[in-house]
Amino acid sequence: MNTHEKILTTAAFLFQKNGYHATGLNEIIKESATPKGSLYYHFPNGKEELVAATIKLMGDKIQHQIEEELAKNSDPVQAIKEFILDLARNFYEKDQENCFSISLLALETVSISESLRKTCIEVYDLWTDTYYQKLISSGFSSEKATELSLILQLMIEGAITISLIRNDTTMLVAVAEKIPILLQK
Amino acid sequence: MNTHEKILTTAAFLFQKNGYHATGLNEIIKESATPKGSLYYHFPNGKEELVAATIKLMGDKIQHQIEEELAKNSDPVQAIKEFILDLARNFYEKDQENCFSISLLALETVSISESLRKTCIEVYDLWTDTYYQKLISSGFSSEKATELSLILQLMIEGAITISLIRNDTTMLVAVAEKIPILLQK
DNA sequence: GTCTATATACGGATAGAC
DNA sequence: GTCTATCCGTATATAGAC
Repeated sequence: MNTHEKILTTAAFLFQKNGYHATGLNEIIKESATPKGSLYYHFPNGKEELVAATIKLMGDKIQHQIEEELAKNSDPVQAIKEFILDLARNFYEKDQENCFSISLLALETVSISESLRKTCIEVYDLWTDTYYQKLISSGFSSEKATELSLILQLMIEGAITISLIRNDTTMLVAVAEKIPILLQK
Repeated sequence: MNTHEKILTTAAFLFQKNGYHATGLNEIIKESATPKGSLYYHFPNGKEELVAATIKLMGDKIQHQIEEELAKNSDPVQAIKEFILDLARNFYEKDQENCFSISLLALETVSISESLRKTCIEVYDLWTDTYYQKLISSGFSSEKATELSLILQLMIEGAITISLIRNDTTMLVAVAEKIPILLQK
């Protein structure tokens, strides 16, 4: 792994876990064992450029994981339910591979800069579209799929948030159980 | 309004809007026009004691507002739907009276201290119980009411979060429309 | 209880050698 | 491209007069 990647993955992990303001550049360089000069060489515009890059990185990575999980089951109800139960199963392994939420970062960006907020919205749209495609390919109407993919996005994000705060996966499981009722045609 | 209250309400507004780490004590004392000495007189343990007090204050205030809104309609489906549509209507008036979410603060507290995280959980339990009481008093079984009040809590919190990030109330309205389907007995 | 001045540490950012 | 030393602002917190 080169310096650029090392900085990016370390930053992604820390930003996602502790948030933008709570994560210092000093912490990132220490954790990734790269000197400060390198950070500013690779990200000349400093912290804001770095966080934008990490948001995009996490967005893409998570989107691929969602896609992969949903492909495991042809029935969308079962696929999405299993996906959420899988989130619950992996919930307590908090490492660089298990980041499924940008809620904290996204809420912080609202009062940091318009440009960062837009970056987060693009990520959410990407995820929502992944649910949408699954619903469409399973015979849902375009209208229904649009509405339901937004609701799915909301419930999954919300359940992860509550689970993080409570440090307890009850809400994730409860949401998974609600999927069949929500996804009535 | 006395000094104690002035500090508390100003802090509540800023913490809720920008988060814990992004809000400096200097900003709070400037905005509330109180000297720093007074802040440390009233909150000897500094920032963490202050934020704990604001979380409790907001929790109670919002709980009373939820109670009030839900009491306006005897039918729980209609009451909760109207409550959410009301949130959407007031969404763009962001002042000290319109704070309906502690998501940002709660997510931050996860990596600040156990004690603050517990304080946030107590607030969420308070709100969830308010939905629970409404459902019980409308004839829902205890089991059903427990399950549904958690889902309601999740969806309302989630919808506010997404609305904040998108600066758009579409999700609040979409969730309001979903309430009848969710609250089937 | 109120207020100001100050201590101390850490934040992001930069300069310049290699 | 890599690394260290350093600048400067702001953060929380405190001391002590009134």
